[in-house]
Amino acid sequence: MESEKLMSCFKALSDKTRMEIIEMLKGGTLCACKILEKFSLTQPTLSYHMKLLTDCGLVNVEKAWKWSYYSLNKDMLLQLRDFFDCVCLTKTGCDCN
Amino acid sequence: MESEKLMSCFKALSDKTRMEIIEMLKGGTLCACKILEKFSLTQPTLSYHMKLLTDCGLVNVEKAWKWSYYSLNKDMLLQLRDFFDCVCLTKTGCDCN
DNA sequence: ATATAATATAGAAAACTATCAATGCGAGGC
DNA sequence: GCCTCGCATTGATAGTTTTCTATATTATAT
Repeated sequence: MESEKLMSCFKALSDKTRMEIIEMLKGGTLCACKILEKFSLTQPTLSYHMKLLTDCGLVNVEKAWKWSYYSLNKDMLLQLRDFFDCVCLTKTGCDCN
Repeated sequence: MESEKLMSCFKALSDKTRMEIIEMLKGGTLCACKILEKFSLTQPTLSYHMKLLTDCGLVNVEKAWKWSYYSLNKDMLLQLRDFFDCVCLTKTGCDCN
């Protein structure tokens, strides 16, 4: 994966609010209003965080009716796991280079 | 691992310079002056980045003679990998909670 | 067409981050 | 003692991020 993409994911994960959102989504798909309930943030602020999470690919969004449903993009999460696997390999190298 | 620690690691990884330092350290231990050679940054700026990387635990530092030797903390990197493993698990839960 | 409901966007303010130049610190060498 | 070398810290500044209020958008219902 390109480094830019990785970094945008790490940036997304470096915020308390967004980490909590990720934790919430571990339990399954949620719509924005359900997520909003758990925070003392305004709706536009949550919308901003959700945009960061979806733009970097960590979270999927599906719009239906008037709701936006958010879920984890496990494919991306697995790629992030692979990044750490790769970094942990010894000097013999890996295919991330 | 506590969320605070995780977040400080992700923050450290969300910067281009620091990601490049991590890549460099995949090749093994390096002293600050060797790392500095590869960047067009001033020495204080590199020192600032190294401090972020060591404070969050991603990088180890060992001081000897007048040099500081930096290396990856693979233990921490494996914990980060485990975080993603955990997030990818299904609703049945995991021991990260 | 107008109203309503859920979400998104714009613009501005406050807080935080990355960078630099200048300086400080500790250990060895003269 | 004083100098040098590698690195850390300080203080200032420019750029970025987070948050808010206000407004827009989109889809449906009346």
